[in-house]
Amino acid sequence: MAGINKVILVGNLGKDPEVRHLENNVAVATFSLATSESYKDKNGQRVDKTEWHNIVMWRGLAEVAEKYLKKGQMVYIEGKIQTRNYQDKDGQTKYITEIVADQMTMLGARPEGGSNGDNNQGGSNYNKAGSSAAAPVASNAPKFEEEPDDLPF
Amino acid sequence: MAGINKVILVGNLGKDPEVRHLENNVAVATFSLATSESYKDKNGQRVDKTEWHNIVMWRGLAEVAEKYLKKGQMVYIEGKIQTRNYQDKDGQTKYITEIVADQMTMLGARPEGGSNGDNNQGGSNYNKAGSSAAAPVASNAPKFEEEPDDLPF
Amino acid sequence: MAGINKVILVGNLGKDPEVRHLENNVAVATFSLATSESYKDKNGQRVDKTEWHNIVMWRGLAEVAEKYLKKGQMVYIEGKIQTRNYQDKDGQTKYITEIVADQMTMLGARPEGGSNGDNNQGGSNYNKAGSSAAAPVASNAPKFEEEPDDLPF
Amino acid sequence: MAGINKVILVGNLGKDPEVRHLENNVAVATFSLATSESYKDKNGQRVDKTEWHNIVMWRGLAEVAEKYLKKGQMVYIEGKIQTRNYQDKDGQTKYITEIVADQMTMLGARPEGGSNGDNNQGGSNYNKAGSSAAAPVASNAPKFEEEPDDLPF
DNA sequence: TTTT
DNA sequence: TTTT
Repeated sequence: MAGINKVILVGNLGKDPEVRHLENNVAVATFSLATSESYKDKNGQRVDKTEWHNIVMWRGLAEVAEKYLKKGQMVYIEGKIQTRNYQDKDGQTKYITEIVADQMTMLGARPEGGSNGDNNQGGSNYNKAGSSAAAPVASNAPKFEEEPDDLPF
Repeated sequence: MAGINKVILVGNLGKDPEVRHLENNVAVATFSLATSESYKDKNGQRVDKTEWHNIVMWRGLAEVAEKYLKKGQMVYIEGKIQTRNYQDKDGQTKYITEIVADQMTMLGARPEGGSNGDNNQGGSNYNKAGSSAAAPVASNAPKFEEEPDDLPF
Repeated sequence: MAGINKVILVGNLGKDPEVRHLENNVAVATFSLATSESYKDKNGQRVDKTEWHNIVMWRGLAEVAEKYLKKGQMVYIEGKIQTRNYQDKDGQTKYITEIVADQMTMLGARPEGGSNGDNNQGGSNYNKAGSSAAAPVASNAPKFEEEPDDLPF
Repeated sequence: MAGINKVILVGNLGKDPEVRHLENNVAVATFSLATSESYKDKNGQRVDKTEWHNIVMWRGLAEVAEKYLKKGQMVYIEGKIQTRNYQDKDGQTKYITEIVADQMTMLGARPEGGSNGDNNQGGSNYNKAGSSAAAPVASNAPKFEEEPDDLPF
């Protein structure tokens, strides 16, 4: 019964997150994340290969994504792999594998300007965002510090 | 260009691995791995949820899988997520997400008997396997020890 | 400001955990964990090497450790590296590096007999423990399930 | 005997790496890496906490460090925890815990200017470095691509 | 669809 | 000793 299902990704958002708010007020953010890898093939040619991941964030993490994540942003993501199936419009069963994130940290410079078609007057606003969002964010985290000052060991 | 795509799983094999040897003598092993999770739902009911992962191993790691891995065995696996597409028999494009393993460690007791329909007289043989397979195995690893005896720092 | 500090260990407890309860009713568990590695040296000799880690658990996780973890038990642990310093009895500054765990999963068979010198009258008790402790345990986790039934994407 | 000892860090170099070349021509690089964490304490005050890690790299990875890593650079590092002891000048046994890296990826912008006291005429040179160093680098990796073109499954 |  |  014991099991571990853990994914660690560092990559860039392909687009701004899509965020929905369910009836019960729960937020869900989805976006795709590119992890690029560069290696030499058998002929010594450098090859770039990009893998795209479907990321899903819930609740607080989704709200952080909505506020701070933009197309191009580099992030560290931790989560688990999950495969769902659904019926497509032709009644065919389709499978989709997603990474349900439970931790996210913004890395590196934020992308300039934000997404295409975005009026984004919020540039200055955006800077405020960036400065506070550098801390890791966990999905359900009552993040007070755990350790008392005096260690008894 | 920078990217990290890392998966860490601890789970049990759903079946014995299927191993194929390509023309160029390269071995490929595939199997599915269950990672089980147990949590309490909103009503306080304990729920068990199992996620199945498609594992792919290449070359040396595939050969180790062929020799030592059996249905039920608990393993630690490290690798990366990869999504391929192919045309199914109706010409439909299908996507499949797999974990391409690059490290594997056998954990815990070996399953008894091996797979169903297996004549498996090799019980004693199996013990030899188990005892040596406890070390981690990497896919292309020239595993000599790296560190000289005298550390200059 | 961005940073990731993550440790993943699978190993066996060297002893039963030591658990203390601070004045403020906070529990702290400490124990050492062995992670063993087996490799071939330059002469092709198999060498076993064991690394010992100082594990620290707080609050709920410490209480789980107190109840369920025993010398010899195999566990998966996730946490972060932390180095503290303190003055030893001679006034010398000493440094100690510890793994502050935030997730733990019991793996494999529970050890027989329990701790040293223990004749283990608690065997039956112990089985109850083992059966429920197979789920992962997180340090501050309000572990209700996050996902609503209808996925809007 | 089975064990996993894995560390994943994302942080910034506190100084340029120190690199030594042993008699047998093996390179060793050492540096300290800061992983910073930002959280709210019980009073709601934002607190920044930095953990310093002693990183050790061997052989090819050390040579990459020597060429490309500079004070301030953000890197992803994967490796294992190792504790050594040695006698200090007073004959006291001291323990030091280090992270022996086996993978490294440079993340984000390279720091400007390079190391302290360095007037860094090598700026353009540096750019060449940065552009090729974005790929992940493993310690003993014969990095040819593993997968043949036709997948038999 | 990202990034360097 | 780093970074934002």
